[in-house]
Formats: sequence, C-alpha cells, structure tokens
Amino acid sequence: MARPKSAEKRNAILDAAVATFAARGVWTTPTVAISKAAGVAEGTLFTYFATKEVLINELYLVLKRDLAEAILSAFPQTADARTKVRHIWNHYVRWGMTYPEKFKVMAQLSVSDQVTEESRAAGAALLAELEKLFKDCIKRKVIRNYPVRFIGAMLGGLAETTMGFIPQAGKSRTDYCAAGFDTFWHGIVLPGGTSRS
Amino acid sequence: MARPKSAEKRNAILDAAVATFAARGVWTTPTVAISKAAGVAEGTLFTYFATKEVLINELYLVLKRDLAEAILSAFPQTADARTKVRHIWNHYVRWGMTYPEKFKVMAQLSVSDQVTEESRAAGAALLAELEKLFKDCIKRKVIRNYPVRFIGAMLGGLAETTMGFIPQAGKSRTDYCAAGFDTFWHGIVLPGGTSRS
Amino acid sequence: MARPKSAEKRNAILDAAVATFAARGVWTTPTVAISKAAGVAEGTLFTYFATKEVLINELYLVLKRDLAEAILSAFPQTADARTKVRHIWNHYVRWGMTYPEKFKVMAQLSVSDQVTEESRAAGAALLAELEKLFKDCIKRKVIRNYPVRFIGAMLGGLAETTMGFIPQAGKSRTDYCAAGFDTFWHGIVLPGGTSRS
Amino acid sequence: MARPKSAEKRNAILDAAVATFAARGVWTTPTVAISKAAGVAEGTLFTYFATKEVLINELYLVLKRDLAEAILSAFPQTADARTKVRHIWNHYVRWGMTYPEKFKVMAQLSVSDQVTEESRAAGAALLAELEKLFKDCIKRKVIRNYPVRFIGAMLGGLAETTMGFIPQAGKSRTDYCAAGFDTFWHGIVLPGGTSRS
DNA sequence: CATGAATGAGGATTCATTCAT
DNA sequence: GATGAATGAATCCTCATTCAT
Repeated sequence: MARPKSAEKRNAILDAAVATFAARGVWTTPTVAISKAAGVAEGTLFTYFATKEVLINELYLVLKRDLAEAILSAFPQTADARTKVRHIWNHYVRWGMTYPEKFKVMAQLSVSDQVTEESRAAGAALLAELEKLFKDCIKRKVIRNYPVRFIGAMLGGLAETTMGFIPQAGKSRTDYCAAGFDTFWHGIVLPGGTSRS
Repeated sequence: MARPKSAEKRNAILDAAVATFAARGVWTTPTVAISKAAGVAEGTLFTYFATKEVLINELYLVLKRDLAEAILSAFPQTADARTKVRHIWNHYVRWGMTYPEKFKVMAQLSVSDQVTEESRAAGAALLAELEKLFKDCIKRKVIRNYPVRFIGAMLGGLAETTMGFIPQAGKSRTDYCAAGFDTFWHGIVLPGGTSRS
Repeated sequence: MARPKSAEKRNAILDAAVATFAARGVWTTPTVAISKAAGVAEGTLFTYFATKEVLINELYLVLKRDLAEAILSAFPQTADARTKVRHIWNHYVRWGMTYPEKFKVMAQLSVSDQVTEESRAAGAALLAELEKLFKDCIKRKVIRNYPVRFIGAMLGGLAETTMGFIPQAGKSRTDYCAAGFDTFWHGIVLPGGTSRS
Repeated sequence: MARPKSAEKRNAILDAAVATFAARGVWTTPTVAISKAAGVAEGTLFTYFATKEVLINELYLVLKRDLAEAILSAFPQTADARTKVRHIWNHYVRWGMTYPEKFKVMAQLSVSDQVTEESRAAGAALLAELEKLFKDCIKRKVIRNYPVRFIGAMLGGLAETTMGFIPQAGKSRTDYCAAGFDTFWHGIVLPGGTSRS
C-alpha cells in the first residue's frame, strides 16, 4: 500500500495548527503557516484534511477529546460527590493552564461558525460521563435540580473565567482555582446536602 | 477633522457590521459586505474607519458601551444588594436575548486577537460601576471577598452560558435566567448575609 | 459614479486574451498572463469578467460577432446568388487570414466544453443573415434543398479547412481560397441553376 | 525496457483517457481522474507515459490509427472511384457515430497546441492510402486537380460537420450522411467523369 | 513493477486598501 | 466627502510528477 498515511504526520499537522492558531488567530492563519510549522509540504496538509474547514472541525474534536481525557482520567469513582466534582474542576483548570494554546484555540473555535453542529454534538458526547455524575448528584439531592447539560456548561464557563485569571494570580494572592470552584459548588449545592464546603 | 461628517453613516456602518458579522462570522466577512449592507460605497467605510482592525475595535467598544448602558440604566440605587445584582443580571441576559446578533459578535470579538488590550481595558472601565457594587457588597460582608473583577467576570461568564440556553428553554421548562442567577448568587453570597435566596 | 468601467480596458483584456490564448492555448493560459498582457492588474480582470469561464464565453461571442461583421459587411444585396455566397466565403477566409490568432482561438473555443450552449446559440444567431441567404437560394432552386444550418456549417467547415492550407500555399501554387469555394459551390449548386462556375 | 510489461494496463489507461477527456474536456481532466478510471494507481500512469503530454500525443496517434483502420478496412479495391470515396466517407462518419467519445476527443486534440507537429505528421501518414486514392482519381480525371492533402482535409472537415448534425437528424428527416457526401462528391468531381451522382 | 503519499509550483479568485473621478 | 474601479499581495487548493514502501 505504498507509504501509508502516517498518524505521526497527521498529529504533527494538528499540533502545528494549535500552535499557529494560538499565535496568530484561527482566522488569520493561512494553511501554509500550519504546514510549514508541521514540517510538511503545503499540499500534504490537504492529503490529511480535505479542506481547512475539515481541519478545523477535526481539531475541535481532537481538543475536546484531549480535554475529556484530562478531566476523566484518574476519576475517583468511589469518592463523595464534592470530591468528584472538584476532580473535574481541577483537571479542567489544570488542562487549560498546562496547555494554554489548546485552551485559547478552543475558545476561538467554540464561537466559530466554521465548527459544525455535528462536531459540536460529537464534542458534547465526550462529556457524557460528566453529565452522568451530575445526574447522580441530583438524584441523591446533593445539588439543585437543573438540567445536567446546563450545569456542565456553567462549570465550563466558570472554569474558563477562572483560567483567564490564574496567570495574573501573583498580583492578588487569590487562589483563583479554589475561589472559582467554591463559587460553582456553593452555586449548585443543596443546603443540608452530604457534602462539606 | 477627527470625525468625518455623518454620524448617521458611521452608525449605519457599525450596525451593518454587527448584522453581517453575526451572519457570516467576524473573520469571514469582507469589508465590502459591510459597506453594502450599510448602503455606502466600499471606500466610504474607510473614511470612517481607517482599517478593518480599527472598525473591529471601535465596534467592540460600541457594543460594550451598549451593554453597559443596558445593565446600568434604571439601576435601583436604593435597593438591597441582591436586588441590585439581580438587576445587573437580568439586564445583561435581556440585552443578550434582545440583541442576539450583538451578543454573538461580542462573543467572537472577546476571544479575538484583533481586539487590542487597550480596547479591552476601555471596555472593562465601562463596568466600573458594577465593580463598585461588588466592592460595597464585600465591605458589608454580603458576599465573599474575591477580587471584584473576578466576580464580575464570573457573572459575565455565567450570564453568557445562561443566554446560550434560553433559546432552547421551551423544551425543558427550566427558567434558565433564574437558575443561572441563583447559581451565581449562592456561589458568591456569604451565609448569614442580609439577603434571602 | 467614480471611475466608470472603461470599455477600453475591457477590450484590452479581450484582445490580450486572444493574443495569449493563441500563443499558449486557451487552457494552459493563466489569467495572470492575460491581465499582464492587457496591462491591467490581476484583480482588474475580475472586475470585468467574474470568472475565467465568463471571460471565455464573452470572448467567444465577441469573436463570433467580429466574424459576422466581417462576413456581412459590404454585402452585395443585389448581386446574383453565387456572388453573394462568394462574398461570404471570401470575407470568411480573409477574416481568418487577417486575424490568425482570432481564428485559432475560435477553433479551440468551438470544441471546448466551457463554452455554454447559450453562448453557442447566441453566436449562431449572428449568422441568421447567412441562413436567410441560403433559404432564398433554395427557394429559387439555385442550390440543393438541405437544412440551411447544415449548409452554413459546411461552409464554415470547408472555409476553416481552407484557411489551414493557405499559409502553405506558396509551395503548391494552389489558390486554396478559390479551390475551397469551388468545391463548396459545386457541392451545393443545383445543375441547371442560374449561376456560372 | 522501452515498454513496460502490461499492454493491457496501457490500453486501460488510453481507454480511460478517452472516456474522461470526453466527459470533462482534455484540459480540465487531471491525470488522477484517468488513472482512477483506468483502475490503476496514480503513479502507474507515469510508468506507461512519461508525462501527460506524452500520453496526449500517444492517444492522438492511437485514435488516428483507430480511425484509419476503420476507414480502410474492407476497402473495395476494385470498385469505381465514387464507391471507393463513399466507402471512406461512410466509415469515417460511422466511426464518429459509433465512438462519439473518440470523435469528441479527436476534435479537441486536433486544435491543441500540445499535440506536436511530429504526431500530426505521423497521424497524417496513416491516411496515405487515402491520398493515393485521390491521386489516382485525379490522374484518371475523375476529380478536380487539387492537392490530395487538401482534398483529404476537406473530406475530413465535411465529415466532421456532418457528424455534428446526425444526432439531431430526427427533427429534420434529412439523411445528413448522404447529403454531406453528395456535397463533397459534387464538390470535387469533374463534370463528365465516370461517376454518377 | 505497482502503489499512493509527498511535494511545491502554479492557478483562480478574494479582499483590504488606494485613488481617480 | 462619496463613489467604486484599480490594485496586487495573499489565500486556499489543485495537480503533474516523484519516490518511499
């Protein structure tokens, strides 16, 4: 089968896309900048991704998958609810801080019209585990009874806000990660529930 | 000759920019689409805004100003803290629902590299009033002692998440506006404060 | 109305298209070669012709019109049938010999898939006069009763064949123009008709 | 190693070239479309034909050979002149109607700059037999004394015009094949010759 | 020899901006 | 100042050809 398409090269392109998109903005980065950063020829990019739009959608999913993995890995299945949610939160924030470029690109892609509904749905599906967690919490009256997708979105929104502040944390000595989580947790927890603050 | 004659034309361009940016995406909209939508000639746009980047930054500020006005108008100066914050929240969400195009464009501009730090700072300044409110709440031990800018950002993040859900509210019968606010308020309020839930 | 679109520039582009198409082939000529030859900027070509395909179709019509004019100008309305047909023939051949580039380009466009049926129909309409002539000849029993469009096409085909030989005429001393016409005329004339050979 | 192994594969490529060229136009068909249609790999095409240009020239010759074979097969060596010419004519037209794709491709190749003089000369040589026939006719005063190559070209031109009309024959009930031949024959025959109309 | 991934020059078209009218 | 034609760099993508497997 001649030279098989190399996953390595495909990843190089995706990685390069993250780097260049973060540096120059998703919409102002030409495909040639990506291929150059990936160390492949201009045309090679198109043997792996038919169009720039396809690349963008695939990248969106790759990032979502990366994030989902980060959040759900080492998940403390047996811990109490608050610990579980805190685990999610911590890994979310840590992911954003560890990969600020991925985080920045995700933010741009999230509001982009180029990311199709299909891609968004596929991305959301990756966080089904998270929604299961909230569903369970609701059933056990630990947190308020809101649609789990809404709760997940609020967690995401707050976490992203939080990540935006952490780089400047030095100035104010605030532990933004903890503050953000507390806000979220107090926001959704039911008074008299099993969890401590 | 800082400002050319027709403020009317200038506004037409800004309005057209909102409409076309919302419809086609900020980065995929050519200037000619804006000028056409505004009913002016291609070149005219550039007598009001030296470059596309200038237009984008001005638009960002115009939207921020619009939002600030919406939030702070009819502000209940004498009400209790919770009522005041709720007023902010309600008007924020209402603004987003009333002008979904403005909201969408704001979301894209917020993550854009084209919007300068200067513009962002100027935009933030418009919400100084809001920060004053939170500062006062903190002093009076109504809410937790977090940096006021962080609190404001969390409000913004949650409100935006909320707005994203309202259009689908029909399905779940959830009052997302109330749910979002409650989450925020419980998140920041100090137990034993003056405010009721 | 600012700078109005100049017919002069439009013609320069069409002329340049003929020259470059003839020199390099219709399909192997990049648009930039045309614009350069026309002395206009790359983009200017596209303000006059939306796409290369449009340019090609317009060029086809311009050439057809040019040919029709050449053929029908100074048409001897009162002459006998043979003289009239000979006039057509002579001017057809002369056109091809005077503008070998136009002739060559026409030949390529005629077999091209890019020239739409619409363009072809419009081109054919220009030669309606010619068909009227043949119709009249038929009615007056001067020539054989074939569909006039077929007769016209045969004239065209033979004339083109003839033009292809004229450049080499020096070698054989043959008067190809006369030989071609005689072949055509003997081919269609009815024996015993009014016309001499 | 002038010729690679599989003549079968070589033919598959040539056949595929005819089909795709006819469908999409010689100049707008990429080589990959041909190889795909031929059921071979992209690169394989280039082991049989060094470049696209070579393929085109070889194809030109193959088609000419095919046509020559069609015309000259079953040639009535002992018949009278008119019958012989009619045989040529009939088989020419029949070939074009039987293989419209080949016909269409030939038409495009004939006006192409990519087909070299060498190829054209080689193609013309295949019709030497035809020219011998005309030479003989001239010697025997059956037809007019024009250069035989010119006569052959006129036959070709008229036959091609004729083929263009046959598909629409239904409408006019004209027997274009006969009409075309008659025009040609009357065009070249000498009055008082041995042949009947 | 067959395969199809890799290459990168080239091509049609777009678009922010300038400038003649 | 308003207009919109003119500009040409920049962009996405194609495609003939090469070459590793």
